[in-house]
Amino acid sequence: MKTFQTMSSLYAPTLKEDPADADLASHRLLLRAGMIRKTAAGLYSYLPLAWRSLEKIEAIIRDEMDTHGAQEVLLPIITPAELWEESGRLDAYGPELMRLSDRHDRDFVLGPTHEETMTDLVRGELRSYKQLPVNLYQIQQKYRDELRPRFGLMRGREFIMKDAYSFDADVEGMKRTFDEMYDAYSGVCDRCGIKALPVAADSGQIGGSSSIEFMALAEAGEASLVFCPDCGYAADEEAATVLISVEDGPETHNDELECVDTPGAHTIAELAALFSVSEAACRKAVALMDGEGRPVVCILPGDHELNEVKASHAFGDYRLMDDDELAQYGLHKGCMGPVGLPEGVACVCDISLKGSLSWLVGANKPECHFLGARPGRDFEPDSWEDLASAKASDACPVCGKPLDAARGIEMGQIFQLGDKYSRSMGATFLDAQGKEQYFQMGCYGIGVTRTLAAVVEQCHDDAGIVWPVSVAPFEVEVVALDTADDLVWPAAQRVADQFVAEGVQVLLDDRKERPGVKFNDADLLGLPYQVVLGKKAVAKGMCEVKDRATGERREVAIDDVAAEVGSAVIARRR
RNA sequence: CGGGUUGUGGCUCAGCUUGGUAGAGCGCUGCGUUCGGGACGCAGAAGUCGCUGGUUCGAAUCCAGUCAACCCGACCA
Repeated sequence: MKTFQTMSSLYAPTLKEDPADADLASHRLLLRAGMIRKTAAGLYSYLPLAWRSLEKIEAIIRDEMDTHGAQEVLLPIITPAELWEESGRLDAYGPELMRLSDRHDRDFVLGPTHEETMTDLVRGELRSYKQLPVNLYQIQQKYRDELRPRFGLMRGREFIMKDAYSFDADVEGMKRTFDEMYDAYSGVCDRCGIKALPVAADSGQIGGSSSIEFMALAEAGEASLVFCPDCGYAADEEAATVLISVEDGPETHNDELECVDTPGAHTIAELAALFSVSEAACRKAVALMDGEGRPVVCILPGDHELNEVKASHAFGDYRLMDDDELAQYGLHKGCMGPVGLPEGVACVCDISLKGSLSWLVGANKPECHFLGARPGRDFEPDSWEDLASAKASDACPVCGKPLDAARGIEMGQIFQLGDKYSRSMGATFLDAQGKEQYFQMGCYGIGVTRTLAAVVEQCHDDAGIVWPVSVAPFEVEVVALDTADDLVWPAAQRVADQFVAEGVQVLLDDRKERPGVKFNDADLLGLPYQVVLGKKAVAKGMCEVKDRATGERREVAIDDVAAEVGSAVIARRR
């Protein structure tokens, strides 16, 4: 028979004080509420309360995936290294991969993601276009040997992920599946009570043509994004292609190139101050070695940074020059520019600068800058590329209005992969004409444990967590204030039983603790409703109901409370 | 991997500068008084001072090495 959980027997050791090594609200509160414990850096144990919430998140994900045409499977976590060699990712993923070998010295990888394994599973089995599309997903632990695990569940070396892989006959089919997954992911965010924004994203290591990230908006988020309040355009800062408004530098006599001594002006801020112009009127130069080991100087609007993702698209596996290399190529830190670059050093300018005809730039000799430098006359860029990081105040590429900036937690990402993996791993089927074709694939990930962290990050106050009903570990906490009282204690048990009968998940605080301890723990655990039974109220046949989110309290008759609060709970489930 | 910081009962920390054999608060156990927002009294249990080596009559404290964790930067669900 179903019964209620008592606090006295629940394994949820709460902490009165903040743990020393937790800064983020989600990390701190999940530890304090006795939901998680750290086993080692980036490795967490999920205690009963956390596991209940995780299972609810998983149930929501399963429901959305199933209703949008996907099927659940479960693949091994340990995958043979050969599969990774085949796709070429053994080296590309590099030190991020957790590796191990068996007693025969065969190499294995703890899966960080499963494109290879899933493609291997279906190749040879799916042979005809008539069998397509197929979309398979699983929920399991993933392993990434992060450079720096941090923020509790936000970035672990082990985490729970839902990952799905779709196989379509053509690009149109792939796009249809992608749109289905977009809807599923929107549903997951919504039902978990998360305020999320889908943003255009870079495909990164996974690869493919088009990608969207689902960002849970939070100041503590690791990702920066820009969005247009007017038309709805939104993008990860890494991927945003925005319109940057560029200012010309100061005018010179007869519009000619003019060299000016600028002692002490080494930063853009100093340069702008010296000439009393905005930073946007200056030009920033960044020297790097491209993937082939060739020296490149990039020229950017003075008020923008080099975007590392865009730079790696343009220059491959590049890195910034160190001081020795700058000296070796005759470049001067703080005074670099496109005019008079040493022989062999390429010049690449940000696309936004095209059209500006008077540049304030470094002169490539110490303590000097040029005014009025004009592309085409004073120098010729080797190429124009999109290199600058987006920021608020840049203009929306769709409607031209100013963008806003925000921070987010990347809780999910969906990719159109095309034939990247099916081609490298030789996964084909026969089309209606009997011709061999590569699968058009997509892949779709949600960080389940990260979603839990994102919920807490968005839903908490000074006293503790404020769970949305849909993912709360329990829905109602019954607080028996005086367990020794011969009216209160039976009443509390009866109320808890009635909640069970209503189909509501209830936690009964039956501990022999003082009221203050129980109230504080109840707020810390943050279940949506608290039903408090105290001596005075119970004597009148009443109890107190507190809504954790609003803090609102009201008296309700003991006989009615389970039905009344129960129906409120059920209405708020999603 | 670079920069910064920290390792002392379960938790939060003091002690280290100036070596002398380990402390507080919370938590835990027992008894009593309390009982609607983290009570109080009394009595207890609990620590190889991260690890290894060195200096010294003597090291938590000084020196060297090493390991681990955390924070800031380069990766990602």
